[in-house]
Amino acid sequence: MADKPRRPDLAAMLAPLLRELISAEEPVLAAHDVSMWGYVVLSALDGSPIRTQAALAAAIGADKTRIIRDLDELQERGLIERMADPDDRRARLLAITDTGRAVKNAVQAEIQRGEERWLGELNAEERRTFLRVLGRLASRESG
Amino acid sequence: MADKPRRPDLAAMLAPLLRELISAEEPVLAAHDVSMWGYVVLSALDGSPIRTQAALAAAIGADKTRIIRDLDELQERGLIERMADPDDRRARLLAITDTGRAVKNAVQAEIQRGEERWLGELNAEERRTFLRVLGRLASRESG
DNA sequence: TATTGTTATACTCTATAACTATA
DNA sequence: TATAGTTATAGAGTATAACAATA
Repeated sequence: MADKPRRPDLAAMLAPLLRELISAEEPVLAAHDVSMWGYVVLSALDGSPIRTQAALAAAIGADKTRIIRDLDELQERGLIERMADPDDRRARLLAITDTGRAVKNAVQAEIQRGEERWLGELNAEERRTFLRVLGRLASRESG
Repeated sequence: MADKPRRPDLAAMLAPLLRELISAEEPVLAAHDVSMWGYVVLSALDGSPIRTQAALAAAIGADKTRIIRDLDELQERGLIERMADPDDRRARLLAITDTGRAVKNAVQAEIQRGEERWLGELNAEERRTFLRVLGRLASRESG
C-alpha cells in the first residue's frame, strides 16, 4: 500500500529546538555565574520551599546525588538556605533566599528576552496557543 | 518594583517533555533493534541520499565521529547503502534501502501512535497550531 | 530495617586528536 | 595542503553502590 505523507516525530522537532534554546541560555547563565541545574533549582524553589533534597531532585527530574554540588554552591553564595529540619534531623529544608530570587528573576528575564528570537516569529494567536499547549503537555502527569 | 508573573522558560517546558517522549520511543526502537541515532539517520536519508557522512552528521546535529558505529550497523543490516563516490573516492554516498525505509516507516508509525498520548489531549485547532508552530521553530535557521 | 544526605566509583555519551587515503 | 573517513583517547555528565547519621 502507498505511504501516507507523515509529519516528523515530536521528539525529532523538539530535540534540535531545545539544543538551540540551551545554547542561547548558556551565556546568560555564565554571565550570572549560575549552572544550568543551579538555575533549575532556583526556579523550583521559587514557588515554595521543599522539605528534602530527594523531593527537589524528583521535582526537577534529576538524580538526588547529582544536585548536591549545585546545592553546595548555591548555599555558599547565599542563594538558597539549607536548614536542618528540627522534626527530622536527616532532612534539609530547602528555600530560596531574597538574593537567590533576585538572581533567578534577572536570569529568567534575560532568557525570556532571548526567547523572543523564536517567539517573535509567531503571531499573537499562534504564540498564545503554542505556549498554552506546551505548558499543558510539559506539566502532564507521566502515567 | 513588583514582579510581574512570568511564564516558565521554553527550555524548562521542553526538556521534561522531550525526556518523556524519548522514554516512550525507547521500547519501540528496541523492539525494532534500531538505536536512537540509527533512527535519526534513517529519517534523514528517507528524504534524499546524502553525499558524505560529514554532511549527514551536520544535518542531524551530530558529530561525524559518533555516527560511524551506527552507520556500520545500519549497513550490515542492509538498512542503508554506503557506496564509494567514483568521482571522489574519499566520499561515501549514503542512501536508505527499501528494507531501511520499511523499518523506518514501521518505527515512525508506532512512535506517532504513541505520541497520541500527548496530542490526544488537544483539540483540533490546538493540535494544528501546535504542530505547525513547532515545525516552523524546529526548522528555523539558527543564525 | 528504612530513609536522608553524602561520597566514591563505574559507566555512558560525547568531543578531541591523531592517523590513512585520497584529492 | 586540505578533506573524508576512521580509530583511539580523554573528558563531561550521569547513574550505581556503599557509607554515616537518624528515624
